[in-house]
Amino acid sequence: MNILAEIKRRFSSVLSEYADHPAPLLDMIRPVQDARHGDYQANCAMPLGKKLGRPPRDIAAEMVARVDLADFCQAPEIAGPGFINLKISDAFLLASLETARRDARLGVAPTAQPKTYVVDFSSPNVAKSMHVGHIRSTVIGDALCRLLRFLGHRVISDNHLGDWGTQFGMIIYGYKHFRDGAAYSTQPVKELERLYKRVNALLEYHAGKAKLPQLEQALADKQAEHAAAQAAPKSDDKKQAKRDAKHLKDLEKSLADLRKQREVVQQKIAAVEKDDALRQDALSHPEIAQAVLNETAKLHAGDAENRQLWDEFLPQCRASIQKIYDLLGISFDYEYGESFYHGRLGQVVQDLEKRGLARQSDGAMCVFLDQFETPMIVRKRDGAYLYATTDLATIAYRLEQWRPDAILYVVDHRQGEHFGKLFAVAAQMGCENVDLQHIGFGAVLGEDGRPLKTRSGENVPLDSLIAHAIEAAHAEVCRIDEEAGLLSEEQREKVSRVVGVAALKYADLVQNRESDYVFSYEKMVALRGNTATYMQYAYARTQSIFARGGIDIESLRNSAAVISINEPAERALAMELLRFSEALEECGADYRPNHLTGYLFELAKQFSVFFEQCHVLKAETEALRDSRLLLCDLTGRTIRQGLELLGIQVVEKM
RNA sequence: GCCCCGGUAGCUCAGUUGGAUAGAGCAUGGGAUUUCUAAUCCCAGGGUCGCAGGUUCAAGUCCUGCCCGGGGUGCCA
Repeated sequence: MNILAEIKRRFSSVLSEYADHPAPLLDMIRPVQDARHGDYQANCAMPLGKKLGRPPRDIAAEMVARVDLADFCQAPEIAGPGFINLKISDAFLLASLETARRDARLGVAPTAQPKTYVVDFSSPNVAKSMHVGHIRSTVIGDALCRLLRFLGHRVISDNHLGDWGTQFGMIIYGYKHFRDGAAYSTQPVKELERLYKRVNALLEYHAGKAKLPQLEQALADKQAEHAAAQAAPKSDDKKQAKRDAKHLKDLEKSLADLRKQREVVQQKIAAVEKDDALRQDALSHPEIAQAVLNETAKLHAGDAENRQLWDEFLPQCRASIQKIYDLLGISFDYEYGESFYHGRLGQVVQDLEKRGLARQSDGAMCVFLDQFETPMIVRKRDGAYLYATTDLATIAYRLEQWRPDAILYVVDHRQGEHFGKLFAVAAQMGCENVDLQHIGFGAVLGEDGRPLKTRSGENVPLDSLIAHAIEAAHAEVCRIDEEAGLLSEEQREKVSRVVGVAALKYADLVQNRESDYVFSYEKMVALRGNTATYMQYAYARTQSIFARGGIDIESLRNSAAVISINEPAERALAMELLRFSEALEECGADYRPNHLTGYLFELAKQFSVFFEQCHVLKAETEALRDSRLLLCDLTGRTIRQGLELLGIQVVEKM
């Protein structure tokens, strides 16, 4: 049961006698921030006091007299300017624990208003290997699906694969010109990856060659501008002087920027030039950029040979991505990639035109929107469609196919403007009944505060990130188990895999998704503090008690044994256990899994205190021992369930 | 230029949409172990919540201005 919801329910009839719209007042009932004030607090007397011109404490007293809470709260206390402090009675606590203990859902009722959600997440380009840029969408999206499903909603997960763009033109071109037949027949995916990289290197080489003179020129211009600004006499006007100083600083920044750009371009050029084979390829394929576009265009136009190659490559590329999903334990209900919508794009543009929403501008088909300075382009000058077009077609299909109440896009927050435009256009096309939500998230940064890269400046591949995490976990598991000697080598490896992947996922989920976060191997290696490991450890300790005591916990759970509360640590643990459903609801309300990580950390901490202070197996009486065993059982199940909703597993021993 | 996001302890970050004395982890210092798993627990120090105004019973939270950082900004996704 959700205690908070119940308290609100009790208050609602009383509050409606004080205000026409009690909803905002009800929202002022919440868990206390400081345990000294009880368990829950109602803060509505203060604003009412102001509104009614009466002392808030009087109003609080009046409300307390009228609200019926006797069956589950101790006598409410009025404190400070008019806070109403509530403390849940032990009798009620115990009754709730009894319900939860026998319930597979731990007392969490499914929502009374189930909705249908489509969750769009992960969405990698299949031609490239997945890298650190995909981890947040994948991990957060998966957790949201699990959470919403558990809350009782219908959830459809859809991996909107990038399986149709230029990257396939690149592979096709590479296959036609550079393939190693033997390598392809034995290790096709590896060979395709090599071809992609080779073509990419050549593209970057030529682009760099073309861009370098412009860069040099821009750099020279900027330098001149900077010199002039520096030489200019200081203005007497204070404001002007300040503006000049800022201008100078901006110039320095863009100079540094340009230098960095030049360095990157030079590196790409050097990479090709220092490799004889690559240099030869670069010389004999001067028009590769156009050629790749042509291959892409041919594929899109239905060219038989390219289409056949695509049919051949796609499953292999997809299979290599699957390895990552398998490691992470992630799956999807549907995978309608970009290619799926290819045939529908023309219709989308026609529709927009027919409705008078889109018009030609500089040769491109554009939708202009009042709220945005730049238009949404749905067809390029050269006739090609863009991802905005695909996204519109995708919305139309999803509405038709699943009639969702909401579509969640778990995508990097830098694409906020794109989604702003997309949703605005969708609304104009008559999609008012669906709640379109961009679930944005921040960047993964390295310890230098810049986006995480390898030493050579590449995106960090996801498989190496996972391997690192598991390796780090393995080192830690071995170090700790050296003394304890609980685990066989096989078990150590299993534990390392579970703990390593959990550490990686948790590091992402514990963060408020909207902010950037600094990724640190060191922190992950530590596996201490607010980490998944801490929760997994707490879980293992619950199971270890059962094993040590030779307890058949399932039969105890269904026996007549009862839970009792004697020590403060028991009460704190019990109270925390009953807040599970509140935490889940918070996650569902703003699509932020970090509410749940925070809850689980609190729960695990309370359990650790309980574990220290309340010996289970050596309890004074059998009844007390059974009661504590049941508390351990509920704690273990809640941790396991909570972690599962985050896509994280537990182990029985670690 | 315009738009969006951020600035909270030495570091990494929470802060339940305006509530009581601003929290956690790490790091630092001290303490607890014949252990139901010490991957643990307890205690301590550490803050101009970027700056300045405003709104009100109450502001880290809302409004205005400014400073600093990041991101986006018509034919990539």
